[in-house]
Amino acid sequence: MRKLTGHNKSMSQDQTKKEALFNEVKGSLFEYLMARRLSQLAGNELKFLESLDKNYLNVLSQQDRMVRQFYPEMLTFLTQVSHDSANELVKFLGEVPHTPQLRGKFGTVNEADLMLESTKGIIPLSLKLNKKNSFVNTKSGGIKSFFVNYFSFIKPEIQQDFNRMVDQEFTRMSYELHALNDMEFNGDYANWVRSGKSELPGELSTEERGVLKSFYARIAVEMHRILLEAQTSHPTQFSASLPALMGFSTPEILQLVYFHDFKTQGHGSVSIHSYAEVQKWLKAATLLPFNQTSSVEMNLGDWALQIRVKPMNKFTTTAIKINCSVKFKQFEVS
DNA sequence: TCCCGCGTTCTCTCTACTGT
DNA sequence: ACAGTAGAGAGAACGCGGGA
Repeated sequence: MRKLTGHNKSMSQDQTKKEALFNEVKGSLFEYLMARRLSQLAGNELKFLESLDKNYLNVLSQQDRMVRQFYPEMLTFLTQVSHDSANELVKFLGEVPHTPQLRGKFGTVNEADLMLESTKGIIPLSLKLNKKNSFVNTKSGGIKSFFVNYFSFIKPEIQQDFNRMVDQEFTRMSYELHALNDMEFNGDYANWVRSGKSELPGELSTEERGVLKSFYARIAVEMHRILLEAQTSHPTQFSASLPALMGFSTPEILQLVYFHDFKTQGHGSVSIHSYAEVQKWLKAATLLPFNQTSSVEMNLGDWALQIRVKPMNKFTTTAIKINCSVKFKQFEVS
């Protein structure tokens, strides 16, 4: 770990706090600015603004004030991002969509951030703001319902067995961690916490970290086995389950990703993907051999899908999440 | 009713690898 | 030897539902 002087340390903590705060508002401001820009292009901005929920406007104006005061550059950045994104979207659709509707925090639980109307019907639009070259986070589900939720053809008993295995392995990992510290594991982490040990994975020693990682790997290898078996026995249903993991829960959805690149200070690039692009590779989906990590990877032509086991903040609970992310291998040249 | 555990979403940081 | 990057890991925030 990098050594920091007292002064630098407090600076970096402040910076981290600031970043965390603004990350929170970044997404919702992007959604709003994008919808507003689209309504401008369609010539119905006033109607759009009137359609906004009072609660939403309250939250938004608070966020706006905060950003203007503490991080004014972000507003110009996000305005640029939404203008570029809107232009690319219009180019992609070949028309200006009408009546953008925000479905943010107060809308339905769906991956679509915006609902648009076009001559081809209603288009749900999912917006992402991502660092260039990184995987795009699509879904993250709880481990204890992952197969049931995303691969509904997999028998519930398989999920149940898997859950038992997760609990067992969690207990084993807990014994190992306690043994490493000459402590006794009594079914919970009360002793652990009382002795001042951290519950965050990032604060474990190298050896402890190793124990935790092999726990994740044991889960990942079992997931790999279940998925391979599912693909072999039910190839069609297996393929049909993949788009939802990749951010396409419905065939109509469009996924717009703005990739930013702070280093070169240049404009980012906009990628727009549809269900059809993913669909054409579904039959060719291949599970890569297990690689002794905490993730299972799949190849789908131009796409890579990564299914990763990760803790939910604290590792001292059996609650683990499964993180899905995708990458489109060819970047657009602009 | 209020807390806590679980699930969800999003984006950050760190590091090991790789090509020059 | 070193810089750039891909991928692994970290973690904040919040909704929801069930149990104390």
